[in-house]
Amino acid sequence: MAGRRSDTRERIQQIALELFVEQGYEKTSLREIAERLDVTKAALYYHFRTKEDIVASLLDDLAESLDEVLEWGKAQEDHVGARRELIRRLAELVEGKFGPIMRFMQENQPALKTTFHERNPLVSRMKDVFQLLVADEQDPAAQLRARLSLVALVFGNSPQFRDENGGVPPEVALEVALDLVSPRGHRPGAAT
Amino acid sequence: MAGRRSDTRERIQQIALELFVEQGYEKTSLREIAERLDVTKAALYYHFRTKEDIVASLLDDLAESLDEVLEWGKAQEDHVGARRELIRRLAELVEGKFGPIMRFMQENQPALKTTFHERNPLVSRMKDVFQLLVADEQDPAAQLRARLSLVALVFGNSPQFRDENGGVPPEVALEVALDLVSPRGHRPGAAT
DNA sequence: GTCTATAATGGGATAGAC
DNA sequence: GTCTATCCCATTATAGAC
Repeated sequence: MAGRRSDTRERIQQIALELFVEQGYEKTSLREIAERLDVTKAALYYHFRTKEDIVASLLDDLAESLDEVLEWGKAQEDHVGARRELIRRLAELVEGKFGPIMRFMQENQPALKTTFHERNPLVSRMKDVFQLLVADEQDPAAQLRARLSLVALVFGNSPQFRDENGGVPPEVALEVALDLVSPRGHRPGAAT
Repeated sequence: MAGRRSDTRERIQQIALELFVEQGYEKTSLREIAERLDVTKAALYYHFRTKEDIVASLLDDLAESLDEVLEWGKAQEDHVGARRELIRRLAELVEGKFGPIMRFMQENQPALKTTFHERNPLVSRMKDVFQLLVADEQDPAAQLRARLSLVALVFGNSPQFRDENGGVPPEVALEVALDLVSPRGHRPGAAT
């Protein structure tokens, strides 16, 4: 119970992110966020200097948690088991509180590239993640599979996708992601 | 040389799409598009009734080409070779003139879901594509892999990705995509 | 087919009271 | 910490001349 300070700040982050994921960053106005929170626009500006700062704060939170995973990953020897465990830890992040922001990142690439590129703490970290996920850094196919494994995890945690065609539960996404980072032709639990 | 009518219309589509992909749909203004074409905003309104109509026209073009591929696909027996050939034909679309619009779709999901959902001719067609790409419709993992195979193709055709970390050439993307729709544990040309 | 000019709206952001 | 009121600006879109 140490630092339970600004509860409102977190409510803003949560609702804003919800709307950003649903409608996109640019299409979501501060007026709309304020309405959903039943406060005024000016109140938002007390907690965040700009609209961009809201997203920036969310990216920072993710970066922090990602650092923990990366710290673990970099301490491991480079072998299949480590990569698979890394995927599992990333899956935990995606299935936990960071699902929405990761989905936001995946579906708002243009906004990230333009508005947030200069202050996005995730670009270097994602690079590191992909590095750890590939066995042979010289194999471009492996690089692509590493990227796709993360896409798979996010797809598995998108409620909208689950309802639509091709929707899959998180366990299946994890299975597919694990397969993508496993050596070709050598997949442990491949059923059917 | 049959119908070479409005050249300007196509120039608008091309430049607009270029900017939409780079910066996102909402962040790109008609003023900016007009400036790049060295015409005025009003000129754009002669060719397209609204900003949305520009995107809609691009989606229609893709839908048309996709129908040709779907027509072929639906006429095939359902076997591995057909699925792989389907991927190759989709890869041709992505590597050809439809790369940008497919990338736009992948990176602007919120805009598509909100602004264009009611008039998006691609949703039903994508469903059909994924249907054709899975052998066992009851296998959710296969469904996900089918989706990922298209993501792979688009990643392989994103110049920006190619420069960055994890960037891959189209041939590699095709290879990975083919692998994703091939039966597990039975991959023809898996090297290394 | 393209222009100038302008309407109409909504956005992010600030000032200052409470 | 939240409010009211307002500023300033960019945007989409239209009217009407050329």
